[in-house]
Amino acid sequence: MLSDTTLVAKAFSDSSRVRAYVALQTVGDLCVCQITELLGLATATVSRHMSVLRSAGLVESYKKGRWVHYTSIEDEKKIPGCIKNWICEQCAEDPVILGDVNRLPTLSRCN
Amino acid sequence: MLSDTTLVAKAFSDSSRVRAYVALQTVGDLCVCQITELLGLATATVSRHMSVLRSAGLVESYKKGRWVHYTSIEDEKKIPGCIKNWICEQCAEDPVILGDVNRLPTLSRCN
DNA sequence: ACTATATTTCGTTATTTAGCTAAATATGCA
DNA sequence: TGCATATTTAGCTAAATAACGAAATATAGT
Repeated sequence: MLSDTTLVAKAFSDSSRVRAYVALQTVGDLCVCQITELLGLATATVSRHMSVLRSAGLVESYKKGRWVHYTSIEDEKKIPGCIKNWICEQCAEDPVILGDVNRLPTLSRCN
Repeated sequence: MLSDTTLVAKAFSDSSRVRAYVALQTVGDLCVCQITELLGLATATVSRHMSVLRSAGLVESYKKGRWVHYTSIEDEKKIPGCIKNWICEQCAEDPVILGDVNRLPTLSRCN
C-alpha cells in the first residue's frame, strides 16, 4: 500500500533513526539505554524514535527484565535485503556513522 | 552519506510524491500540467513536490517550449532498481495508485 | 512589443514532528 | 511492600513542511 511505503520512508527520513537502524544492522541487538548512549539524546526521544521504526516494521523489540531490546529483522518480507544494504552502504563512509560504529563496542552493557 | 539517505527518504515520505514517482516509472515522461491533473493539487504545490523529487535525484527534468517535463531515471547510480521495484510493487494494488494508472492514458496532451 | 499560457517563487497558514522535562508505568530486588 | 532503575506517555515549544493564492518569470505566437 501507498501508506506502507510512506510509513517506511518517514521512518528513514530522520538521521537519528537511520543511525539507530544502521547500528542495529551492524550488531543485531541493542537496548534502549545503549541506543540512547549512542545517539546522545533524551531517553524519551529515543524511545519515540524506536517506536517509529518498529511501527514501520523495520525493527523488532522484546522485553528482558527492565530493559527493552531492539533487534534487526532477518526476514525479507518487510524490507528486501537490497534496501537494507543500500542504506548501510550509502551511510558507510559518513563520519557520523563511522563514529557510531567505532563507539558500538564501547557502549555500556545492560544485564 | 547519511544526508543523502534521509533526502531520498523524505522525498518518498509524502504520498503525492510517491504517486508522481510511480506515474513516471509507469509512463516515463510527464509534464507538470499532466501531473497536476493527475494529483488534483494546485500547480504551485505540484511544482514544489517535483523539485523535491528532483533534488533527491529521483527524477530528471527538461524544458520543452513552455512546458517542463519530468522523466524517470534509467541509471542505477542514484537509486538501485530493486528500490524502484519495491516501491512500485508495494503500491501496485493501492486503490489510489490503481486509479492513477487507469487515468494516465486519459491525461490531456501537452504539445 | 503584447498577450496568453506554463511554471516557479513568495508569503501565509495549518499541520506534523523532533526535542525536551515531568509524570506515569513496568520490572527486579531487598 | 517499598525502592531503584528502565522505558513509555503526556504536555509543551520550536522547527519543518504541505497546502493555497498571488506575484514573478519564461516562452510561444500574433
